[in-house]
Amino acid sequence: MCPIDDFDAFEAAAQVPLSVRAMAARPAPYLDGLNPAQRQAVETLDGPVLMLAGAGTGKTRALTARIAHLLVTGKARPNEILAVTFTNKAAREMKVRVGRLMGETVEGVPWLGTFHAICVKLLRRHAELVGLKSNFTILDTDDQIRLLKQLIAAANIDEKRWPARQLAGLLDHWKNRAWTPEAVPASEASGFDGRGVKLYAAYQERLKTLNAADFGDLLLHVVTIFQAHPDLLDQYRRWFRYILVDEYQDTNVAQYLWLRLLAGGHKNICCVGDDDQSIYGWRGAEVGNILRFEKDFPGAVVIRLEQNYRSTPHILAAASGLIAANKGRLGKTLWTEAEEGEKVRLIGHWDGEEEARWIGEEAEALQGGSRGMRPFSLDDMAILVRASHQMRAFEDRFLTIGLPYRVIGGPRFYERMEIRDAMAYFRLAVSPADDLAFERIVNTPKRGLGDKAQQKIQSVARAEGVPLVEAARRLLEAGGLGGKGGAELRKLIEAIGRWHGEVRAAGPSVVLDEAALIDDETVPLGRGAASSHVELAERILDESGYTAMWQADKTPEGPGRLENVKELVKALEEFDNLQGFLEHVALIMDKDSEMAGAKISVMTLHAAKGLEFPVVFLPGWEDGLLPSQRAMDETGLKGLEEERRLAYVGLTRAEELCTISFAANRRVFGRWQSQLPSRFIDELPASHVDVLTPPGLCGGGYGAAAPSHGGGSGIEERASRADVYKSPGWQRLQARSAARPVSQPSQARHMVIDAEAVPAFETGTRVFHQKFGYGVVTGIEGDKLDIDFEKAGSKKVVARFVVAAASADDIPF
DNA sequence: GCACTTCATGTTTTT
DNA sequence: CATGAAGTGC
Repeated sequence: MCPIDDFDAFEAAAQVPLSVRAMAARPAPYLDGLNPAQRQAVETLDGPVLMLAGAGTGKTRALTARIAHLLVTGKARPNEILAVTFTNKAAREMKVRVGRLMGETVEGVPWLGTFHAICVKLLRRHAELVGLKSNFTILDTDDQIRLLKQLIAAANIDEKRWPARQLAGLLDHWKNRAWTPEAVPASEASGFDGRGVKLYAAYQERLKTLNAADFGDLLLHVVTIFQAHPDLLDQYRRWFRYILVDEYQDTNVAQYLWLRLLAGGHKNICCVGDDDQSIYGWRGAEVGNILRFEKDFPGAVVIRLEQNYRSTPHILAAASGLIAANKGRLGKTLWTEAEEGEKVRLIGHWDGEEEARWIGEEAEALQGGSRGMRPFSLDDMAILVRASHQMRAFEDRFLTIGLPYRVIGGPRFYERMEIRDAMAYFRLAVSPADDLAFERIVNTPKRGLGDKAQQKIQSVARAEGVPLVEAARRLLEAGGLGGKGGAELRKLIEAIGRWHGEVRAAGPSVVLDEAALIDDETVPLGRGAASSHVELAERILDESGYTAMWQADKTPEGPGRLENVKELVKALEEFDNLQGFLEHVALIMDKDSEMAGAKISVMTLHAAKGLEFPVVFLPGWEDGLLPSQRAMDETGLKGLEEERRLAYVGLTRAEELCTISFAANRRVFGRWQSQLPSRFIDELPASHVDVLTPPGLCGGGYGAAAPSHGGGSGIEERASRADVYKSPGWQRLQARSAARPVSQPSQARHMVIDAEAVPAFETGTRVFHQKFGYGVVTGIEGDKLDIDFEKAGSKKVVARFVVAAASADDIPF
């Protein structure tokens, strides 16, 4: 494991000499090539600093250099620096870059992580102050919903009218504002039939008895602790002498309070952000935090990074023109010295499928260097969508033509049912008192334990105040459950006890010395039993019958699920014990299994923040989709502006080539719906946009109608939506809309990428496809097969994406 | 208790 | 459309 990941290790390094002479003696290499603004941001170490860093202006570089500078000048030891990011991705990136910058010259590493990761660390030490034990479990949304459902039912509330999901959203909203149940203002308490606050209190009580915390609690509890224990806060203020915050525009009230508490003494806080990239308002982020910074920290130095090192002037100008429509910005003027490059391209399509087809072909063409551009690797390309359901059209298309792609932040690995089931077994092995885990798997696989049996266990647990596993044991002892279910339950309970015994034998669980805040901490590792936990995990899944359950499964997903479980076990190898693994998974829900080979990336705009790609496709710029209807309905102008910032984030991800597209028709809820091009398209400065003619539409394209009266005046002319409508291309689309039925057989040609021998198939062969499941070959045409899938219907698929299948149940595990 | 049906419901975005 | 919840028959 990367040493930077190990918080405990650098706490142990607290005694490193204050100044690191080896580095201080050399000229500081990390300052080379910084522009004056960046340099100022690096060298202004003391006091509050606000770094307003536009997209692509090298803020991460400045931030990492600043850390280096703190260390080299001897202002701080590594472990006296607290660097907070918003996402795991950002934290990872920063760790890598700090590591690269500092090399091996410095022992120990800063506290670098997401708000949540750092809060867990703190909360584990002081859990008892909020009524938890230090080994509390972190609930994921699924557990949370199940718990809330129980509470709603217990309160005799109609779950149809007041769904648990809605309550979860409400609690999240409150926790983001750092409101404990008592602190929820009366004006807000009317939500959820007026019983929200009561349920909130009940929920918190329940969490305490379960020894669990949800995501919001991680922050909320720490803030509560700091507020109630000034002495403790004081220790941490002395401990974290320099604080750095990335993506400050995304902080919510709880995070803001947390920061203000910690920075309250020395005020050595440096916040980096860009109000134009604030896209998490729906999650409680307060742009106000960044706008208010100078008030909160009087005398703050404000530094603007405005030189852009990422995009071409056309892309930059298009983005700037778009974002200029937002009101109440702090305002920045990005500029660049880059070569002019291509204009932003705009293209309209008949429907979503055609859009996917076109982008697929374009991606293939760009690899060969089309339009006089340099050749791009698929790794250089990204498709950024507004909502994750848009990704499906691309997946389907790319699977069909065999274009390698990678979905980032899609349906996440750790959220899959089979993974969560397996994790529940592991959780039980680590702590048998984990009731939520127990509930999840008592009857998975089927053990003949239905509602009735489970209710019996529940009532024993409630009556005697013991965890479910213990309650089940007592119930069996009392002979309260007979038959097949009883026998199965006994087997399960015994197995859990056995597994737990092995976990304990393998290594002592985390021992926390509550008194030692800053002192060395023994790093608890089950080293002695290096790989035994992997073996144990395999055995747990075996003995529980969980593996067998999927092996016996006949659905097309069965083998894939087995595969996922296998991967989960493999991921275990990188950890020293089960506990460590569970902790990791609770906080880092994404799994980056980087397979070899170039792939085009598909992700949401939110997931793309902080990333950059030479080639970017921005599909689905349609009213209702990119300015999302829901965002506008819920928060009106505020929502629209956030959508515009989202569009801005998309544009500014592109380095060299950016292509916006929209479709006239799209399937929404399974129904075909005609779409209007996004109003944001109107707002793009026309002189930086190239309107392309869609494939199959000969003659004047959209551009033909776009006016181009000489634009010498300060005001840019716009590629107006009305003009687009008048264009022959659009009218042709309209005409086709009437003439053509919904779907059209694909006529698209594509290059054959793969010349290697493809296993031969004949018609009638039963095959398996990763995504479409099982099917039978009905036709062969070159390297493409017509396959009639059992679940997915008939499709044309490239042969190398398919394997011959004997039968569903002989996939080995 | 379980497997099978129908029915409604909803699609942002994430730690 | 696709998932989940409620209802039905064994």
